[in-house]
Amino acid sequence: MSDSSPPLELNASDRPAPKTLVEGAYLRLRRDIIEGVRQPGEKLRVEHLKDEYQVGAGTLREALQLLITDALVVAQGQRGFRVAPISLADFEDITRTRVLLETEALRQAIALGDEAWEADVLAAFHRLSRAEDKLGASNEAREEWEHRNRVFHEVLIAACPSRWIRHFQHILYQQSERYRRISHFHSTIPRDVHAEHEGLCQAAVARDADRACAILTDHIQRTLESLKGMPDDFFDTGRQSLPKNRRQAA
Amino acid sequence: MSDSSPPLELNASDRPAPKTLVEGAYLRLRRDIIEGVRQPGEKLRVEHLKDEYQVGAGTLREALQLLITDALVVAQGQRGFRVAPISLADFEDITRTRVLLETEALRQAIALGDEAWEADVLAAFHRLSRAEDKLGASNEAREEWEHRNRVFHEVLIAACPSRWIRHFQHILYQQSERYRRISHFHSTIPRDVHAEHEGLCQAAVARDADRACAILTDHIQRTLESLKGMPDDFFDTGRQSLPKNRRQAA
DNA sequence: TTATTACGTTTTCTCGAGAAAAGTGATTTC
DNA sequence: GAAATCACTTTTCTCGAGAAAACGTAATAA
Repeated sequence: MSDSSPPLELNASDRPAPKTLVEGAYLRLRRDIIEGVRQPGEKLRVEHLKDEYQVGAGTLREALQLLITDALVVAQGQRGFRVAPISLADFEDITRTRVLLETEALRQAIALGDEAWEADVLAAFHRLSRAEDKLGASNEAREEWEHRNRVFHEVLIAACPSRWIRHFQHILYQQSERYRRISHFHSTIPRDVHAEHEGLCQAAVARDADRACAILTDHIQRTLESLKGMPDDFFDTGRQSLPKNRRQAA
Repeated sequence: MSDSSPPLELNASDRPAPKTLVEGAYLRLRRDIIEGVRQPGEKLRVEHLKDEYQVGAGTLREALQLLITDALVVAQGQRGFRVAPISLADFEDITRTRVLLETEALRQAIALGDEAWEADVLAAFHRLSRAEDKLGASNEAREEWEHRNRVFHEVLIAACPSRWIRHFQHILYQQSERYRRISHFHSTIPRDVHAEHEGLCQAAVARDADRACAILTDHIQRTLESLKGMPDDFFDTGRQSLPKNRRQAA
């Protein structure tokens, strides 16, 4: 539970204007990592980054510590920080765990959500659909779609009363998004994501938990499938700034 | 996930000697929070704590940021840090989520664990049993028991291949431990925990997943039950350092 | 009395410089 | 030629002081 507050990290819809420089650097850095600007495994040198993000060294260090919360950055003893590496095995793990948590959350949301929740789901789906139309053109359009996609998935399980499940879901979604974005440059435009979202939306408001969960599971796993078609050396991107190429087992 | 390394935060058995002052302060502070030395909701003033833990202000701030990872500390905009508050609702949530994750992990561990895993489980159970004998006497004995209890639960699911489930389990276990320790001053010595552990251990090595999960679920939920018997104002401890006593609704 | 405003104090946040460690490359030795 | 040693450079880590914000108190006005 990153920051605090009862609503638990739902700063999705609007930017609440970072109250502190640390938070500002944290948000920008997180965005860059998720978008792939900072590549997996890349070394994060404080001296360089403090200039780029226009903050002091100490401030940037604190932002990096915060990013460990999201498992987007790893710290190693006295050897500085790195962008968390990626691997197919890790993404399989993320996918599985996400299905486990998100279907459970969806079940509870369907069981407990009130009419306001139904309305929110429909509204989020509508906004997402609109963003799909404008997709493909500018880069900002894609940003907007990504944002609304996240909101849609968050709203779906917003009626789930478990703060912890929602917290973990948030972390895993971020991870998924990173994989999806990084792979996006290689793959073609998504399959019929719209239909999946639509079915999910309908099943949810119809209170058909089994069907909704089935669709959701399929939806999440499809992303994994499309990533399996990546070139073999796709996950080696992070190797770029590793300690030279220490000869690997002569 | 928290620190780094493939084995994913399994620094349970031995202290790997903190490589950095930040890590040292982090570990000590975490211990104090889990043990209840720092009460829930308590204000964490950097100026005071830096003397107590003998580190600089910046260093302590970084340690606090790290503790947000474990959801043991919350930060509020420009109003400093606090020990994460507790509530019965939160503990119910923790318990539920823990059951969900830990049973799944246990199932996978039972399905995939090899003979070395079986041996580890038996060994951990044995060590835990020994610690139970010496329990009640010194405070250190209880510390040792707590430690071995954690190791036992971690080893049980160590054969689960999902790093993410284990990571989340680790966070939730810490939370549970905090609740359990805080409530320990009020409640009597545990019920027949030994029998529960024993059944769990036997079912696990016998590869009886259903029985093991049933016992585990029961085991986790019992702690919740015993906490429900706490005095009503038990969860108000955190109120101590809140913004004076702002008159609450005339 | 109650609400508002202004001031002073405390706390938090931020920054740059110094100490410690790791990494790098050249030299020496077997 | 390969391994080990040593000095040098880069990077990380740590600290204390200054700037900014929040908090608490007291005085003023309705």
